[in-house]
Amino acid sequence: MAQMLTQTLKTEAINTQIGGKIAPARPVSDQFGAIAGHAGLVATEFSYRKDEEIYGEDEPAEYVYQVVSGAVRSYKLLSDGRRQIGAFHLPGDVFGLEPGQTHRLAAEAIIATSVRLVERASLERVAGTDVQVARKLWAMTAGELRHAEDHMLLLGRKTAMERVATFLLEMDRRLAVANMMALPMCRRDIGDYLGLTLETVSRALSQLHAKGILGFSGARQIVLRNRQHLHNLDA
Amino acid sequence: MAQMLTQTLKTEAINTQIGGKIAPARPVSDQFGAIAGHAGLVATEFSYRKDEEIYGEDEPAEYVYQVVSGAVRSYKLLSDGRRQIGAFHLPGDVFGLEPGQTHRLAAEAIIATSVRLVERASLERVAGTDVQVARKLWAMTAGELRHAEDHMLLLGRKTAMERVATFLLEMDRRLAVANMMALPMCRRDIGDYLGLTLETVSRALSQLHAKGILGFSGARQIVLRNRQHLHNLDA
DNA sequence: CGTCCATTTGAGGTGGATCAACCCTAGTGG
DNA sequence: CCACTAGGGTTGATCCACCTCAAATGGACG
Repeated sequence: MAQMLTQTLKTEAINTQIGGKIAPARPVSDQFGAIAGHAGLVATEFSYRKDEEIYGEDEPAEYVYQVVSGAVRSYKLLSDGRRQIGAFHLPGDVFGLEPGQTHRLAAEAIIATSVRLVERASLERVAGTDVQVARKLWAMTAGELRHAEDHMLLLGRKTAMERVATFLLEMDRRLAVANMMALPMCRRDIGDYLGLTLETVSRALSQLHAKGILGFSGARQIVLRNRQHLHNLDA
Repeated sequence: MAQMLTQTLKTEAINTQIGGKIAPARPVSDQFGAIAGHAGLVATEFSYRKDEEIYGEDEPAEYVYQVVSGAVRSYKLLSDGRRQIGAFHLPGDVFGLEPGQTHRLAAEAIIATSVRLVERASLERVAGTDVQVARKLWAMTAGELRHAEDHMLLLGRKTAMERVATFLLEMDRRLAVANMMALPMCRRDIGDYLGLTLETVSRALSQLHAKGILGFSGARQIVLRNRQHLHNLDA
């Protein structure tokens, strides 16, 4: 976070800002608003360039983040460079929330991304006096756990085609606008999320394209033409 | 939980019981005690036979459980029967804790198991007035999330041998007594936990045995003779 | 001591990985 | 405005780690 000082930085009392638009592509319950509608909580805006690190694995968890625009990947690495992406964070999503002292995964901007952030310490302070806030933090962590549990099933037991079908339905749900989704991430990111190689992801997408189940307009602009078929593949 | 009425059932005020021994094989911070040292919270003891279901996937989350003795598997199924075990719960562990209305995974006793349980509703009630309890619940869910994140890396990116090595080190840490671990689960359970077949698990164990890295005294009694080697394999 | 299930071991098949071109397109500079 | 380039994406050929199917072995328990 050292380079933060060298970049544009905007700080303001959160309760003058939260409640306004935060630019998600679709209606999203504003999780940050729910936890941050409190005097004394200060939110800061910050931006990252494509592929810039937001925090590293096992780094002290100083801030909690919300994506305003762009996209973020959270991941773990093995010593030889193998990577597992645990989650993609899209506009509206909160990430980096930890009750412990350190981040369990690293986080990087996938594309140019701006975030809102608050100090973990101040959030903890508020949670220490307001049970509603404490409850909300618990619920957010539980939401992440639910996603992780679903993803373990995918990684441990689904075939390549089932994984890709599940991925497409997830992204369709989370970022499709007017029936079209604009994926921010490359094939390698998708592979590292699904426990596959980028070639296998590409082949699965080509197969779905050949069957007319999806349409492309550019490799990252996808229209789902047959969600039911994908749901069936998804097992 | 209907069959509960047909079995031995013992209820008592939790603060007369918690704080005493709960029979974990090793010193464990008593998570249940920390959340339950409150007037009005009632803990019930209950037992399950080998392979008995404790709750099903998507069933209402009526109780929160702590293993007193025995072992439990939490898992998800695909429609065709493929199974992913998300976690094993051993003496001292809390499981079935959900801020939502339903259980995200099913739970079964692996062997004869006894648990202590409290109503989720009463726990929530206490959490609604006591921030310390609320904080503890959050921390427990975050602990499960951490495990799930580590396990995603294993399922998505580790080789069969690395998975088995990681499993052995985890079980050694959690249930070894006098340098020996008595695994409660069969090879199929291990495979469904690691995203492998039971045959692949068996072959990996045989290989480690042949190299002298572990010793057997019966298929489920294992002694680790070279933890460093396992840590290296674990990548 | 026999039965039954868990485990091991073997033989062979295969889904996805790896290695290798090639292609497409967005961005760059002339 | 277009040629050039680089990085991302696709496709093909081959390989191999793990799965599947099958059989033998072992151990726990009546």
